[in-house]
Amino acid sequence: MARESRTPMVILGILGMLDERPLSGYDIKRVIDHSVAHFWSESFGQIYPVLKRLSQDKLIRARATEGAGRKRILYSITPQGEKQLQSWLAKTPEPGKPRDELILKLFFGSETEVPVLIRHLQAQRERAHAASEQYAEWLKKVEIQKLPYTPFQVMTLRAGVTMSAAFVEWADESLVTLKRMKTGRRGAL
Amino acid sequence: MARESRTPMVILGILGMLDERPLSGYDIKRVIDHSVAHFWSESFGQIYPVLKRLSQDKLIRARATEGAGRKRILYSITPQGEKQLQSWLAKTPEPGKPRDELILKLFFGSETEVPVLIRHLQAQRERAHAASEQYAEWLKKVEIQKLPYTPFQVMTLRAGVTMSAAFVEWADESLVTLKRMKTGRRGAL
DNA sequence: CAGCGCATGTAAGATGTTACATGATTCA
DNA sequence: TGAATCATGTAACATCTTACATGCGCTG
Repeated sequence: MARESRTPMVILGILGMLDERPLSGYDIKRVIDHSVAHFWSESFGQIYPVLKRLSQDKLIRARATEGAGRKRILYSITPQGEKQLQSWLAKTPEPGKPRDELILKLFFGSETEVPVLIRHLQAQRERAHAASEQYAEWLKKVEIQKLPYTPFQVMTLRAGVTMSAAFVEWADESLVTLKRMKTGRRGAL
Repeated sequence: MARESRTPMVILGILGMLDERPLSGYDIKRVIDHSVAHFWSESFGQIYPVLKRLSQDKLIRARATEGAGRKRILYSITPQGEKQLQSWLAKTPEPGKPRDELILKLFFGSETEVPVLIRHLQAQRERAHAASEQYAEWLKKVEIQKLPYTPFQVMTLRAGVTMSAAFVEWADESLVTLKRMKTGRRGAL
């Protein structure tokens, strides 16, 4: 029995927070990509089957849109679903095994040339920097009430800012070291 | 075709760096757990089959220990293996989809009670703090030459320090906010 | 001699990704 | 009318974890 899947819980969570209006599988994917993308992701190949299973288990309720317009299946959470979600939220989250490819490649750095490492690090630094700015922008929008975030969601935003800023800081420092090594004489430290 | 597995590369990487002395599967697992544990992990159920496959592909060479003592199979990297490793190292690492269960639960925070969130966050904060100290200790040992780290490995150590310190910082800040919410009146911000 | 760490593996099953298939609607 | 987006799904496949099975050697 592998680890318990968290995909159903993400779906329940999203449906739980927005229980006013039901969402389609496509919507759910969009919500994930737009709001939790930086620390979570799901694929359609995962979402649709899980949606079906959750529906069978009565944790969510499915309703096909009727009348004209696009045909979609809209899902909303049931009381049982809420209960399930809450019991999952109460469990202490396991700090899932991290797998950071960049750090790994850096760790094996002596098996390549320094410019390669610089390239990798630079690219990720840029990515993190962009992420950091994105978070900051969202935070600003929240402050002027343009985004309806809960205080908890604001915290996750702050986490994003803090962590990516830290990464950028470390990357810049490391890039200096790497460039010094590249230009020659002695890999200081 | 799912993502290319990095397990073989981790093995090649470890064998590549320590090419003086060959390692057993058990050794490799130990090395992973002791040196890259904080940003990578592998299980035996993964290591042994991959070892067999790599051996068939001539990327590593297997030799059974002879004579008395424990029977082990020792692996070392081949020139082809080195080449493979280097070509993998040269590829830009994809920033693999992050999946952070703690942040996710926090994001859905309005679906639980605040004390639950405090418990989760506190636990992870402690873990991160311990990790941070562990890194710092290793760094110190490296400085007084008690650990033979390459400058690249030192960088990964610094990454560990920076990132976990940042996490602790954010966690402490967030804990204050959460506790203020718990004790009542207005969830500031 | 019992128990622990060493040591190698297999089997089952869940998790997850990618690619494909299909079709409707909207907009330029 | 053609492209992009909406929308739902399936199939194939790889990945990875957990649990189990097995046995040796060392140490108290």
